[in-house]
Parts: sequence; C-alpha cells; structure tokens
Amino acid sequence: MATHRLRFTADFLDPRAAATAASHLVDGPTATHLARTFAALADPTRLRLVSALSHVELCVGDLATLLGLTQSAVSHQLRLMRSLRLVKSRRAGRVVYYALDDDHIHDLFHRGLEHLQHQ
Amino acid sequence: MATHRLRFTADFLDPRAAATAASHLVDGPTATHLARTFAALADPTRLRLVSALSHVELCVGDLATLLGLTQSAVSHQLRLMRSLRLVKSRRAGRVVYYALDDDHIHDLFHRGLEHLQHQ
DNA sequence: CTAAAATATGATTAGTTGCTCATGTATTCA
DNA sequence: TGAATACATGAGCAACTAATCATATTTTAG
Repeated sequence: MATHRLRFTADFLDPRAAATAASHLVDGPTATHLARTFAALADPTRLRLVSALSHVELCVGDLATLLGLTQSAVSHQLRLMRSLRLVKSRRAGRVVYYALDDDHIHDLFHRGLEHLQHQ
Repeated sequence: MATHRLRFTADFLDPRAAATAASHLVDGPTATHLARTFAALADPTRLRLVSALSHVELCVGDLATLLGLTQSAVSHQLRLMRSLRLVKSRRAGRVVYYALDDDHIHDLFHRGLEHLQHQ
C-alpha cells in the first residue's frame, strides 16, 4: 500500500492531507497491473462470457450462439481472457470447452453486480 | 440474473449446458452498465486517485503534485470520475476538494488488490 | 477593478480496442 | 485420403481513450 518516500518540500496546499494520501497511494506498476485486471471485466461481451461460464463449461460455438456473436469474435475474446487467466480451456476431440479459471473472477464480477443494484 | 427466454431450436452442441448458461447470462444493458463500472477502475491514474482519496480528501493541485501529473490531466479524470459517482467535490474558496463518493468503490478497489496478491 | 491563483474545459492526437473478413489449423468421419 | 466441422488467427478498420496544449471560468487579494 505504502509508496516510496516523498519529499514534502514541494508546495502542497495541505501537506498533512498530502502525507496521509501518500501513505495510501499505490505505486505506478501496481496500479497498472490492477488496472489490467479491471480492464478484463470492463467489456460487456467479456462480462456476459463470465456470467455464462459461471456455473457450467461451454464450447466456443455454443457461447457464440448464446451471445449472438460470431465464432471469431468469441474466439478472440476467449484468447484474451485466457492470457489473463480468466478462463481455461479443455479440448475434447474437435470441440474446445471453456470454463472460469478462478473463483476470484466470479467473485469480483458478483461484487460489481451487487454494487450496481445498491444504487 | 436470468435473461429473456431462449429458443433452443438453435443447434447447440450441448443444449443442457447452454440452458444452464442462459439462466445465468446477464442481459446486454446490464452487462454494458457493469462494464462501465469496471472501466472506471481500469486505468492506473484513476486507481491511484482512488487510493490517494481512500482516507482523506484532497484538492486538485495537491493530487496533481502527488501523482506527478499536470493539473489538467487530473481535472479531466476527476470530471469523468464525478460523472460516474466515484468522487464528489466540495468547494472552499478557490480550492475544490475531492473525496470518494461511496465506500463501495473503495471496497471494489480493495477486492481487486487482494485478487492480485492472491496469485 | 485588476492581477493572480486554482480549477475547468474544448480541441487535438497518439495509442488502444473490439469487431469483421478471410484464411489457417486441427480433428473426425465416410 | 478428402470433405466437413470446430476453432484459431492475422490484417484492417471504426470507435474510444487519456494525455497535452491553449484558453476560459471562478474566486481572492490588493
């Protein structure tokens, strides 16, 4: 949580508040990493894929039919989601089944939904 | 959570799995709305602003100094964050103080951090 | 009233993104 | 082996985004 030490010689209007803020400020690399995690959930298609896969695994074609998208669009998104460890794949013959890789993702997704309903 | 009724005459490879997925699939508008929430946290600068404001309010200039950004860049982000109800502002003379508008946002932010550390 | 300080905002731009289209790869079946 | 099925992928494009630069607005001090 704490960042590198700061010189408060810079003229802050409120040095005390700035010091408090600084002690909680996340550093750049951490912020970038965390931003990538949220960015993974910052797209309607990916959110719908997460919700579809939240209780059952599905193959690419069925996901495409379900969401009303082309197979290509879904496959591109799944590749991205796999690189981000959101989903994992399992091959069965010529069919590839996708499932959530991690409960945490579904948890974040659910927290987000709760946040929506609570306002 | 449940979406509109689906015709399963479409040839799903696995109709049972598809029906299960459909019952959990979020609809388009909800997904779009939720995506906007996550998108608000999908930027390193906004995440750092949230962390800075997590325990204290700060004025625009001090936020800019703290993050090492221009006043303009910070002001633009704060305007966006205000429109998304992430932060609220309070004017005191010619200084405008910003604070988190909602505990839920800090909660989501924290959940995300936990997710990072847990892998 | 005027200058200065603090913040807000419009225009522009480089970078990113999500989809489509065409094509490539892998696997099964006749 | 060859056709068909399921999925993956590269190129290209339109839409979006976050920063910069210049300028406008608001408020205080003199």
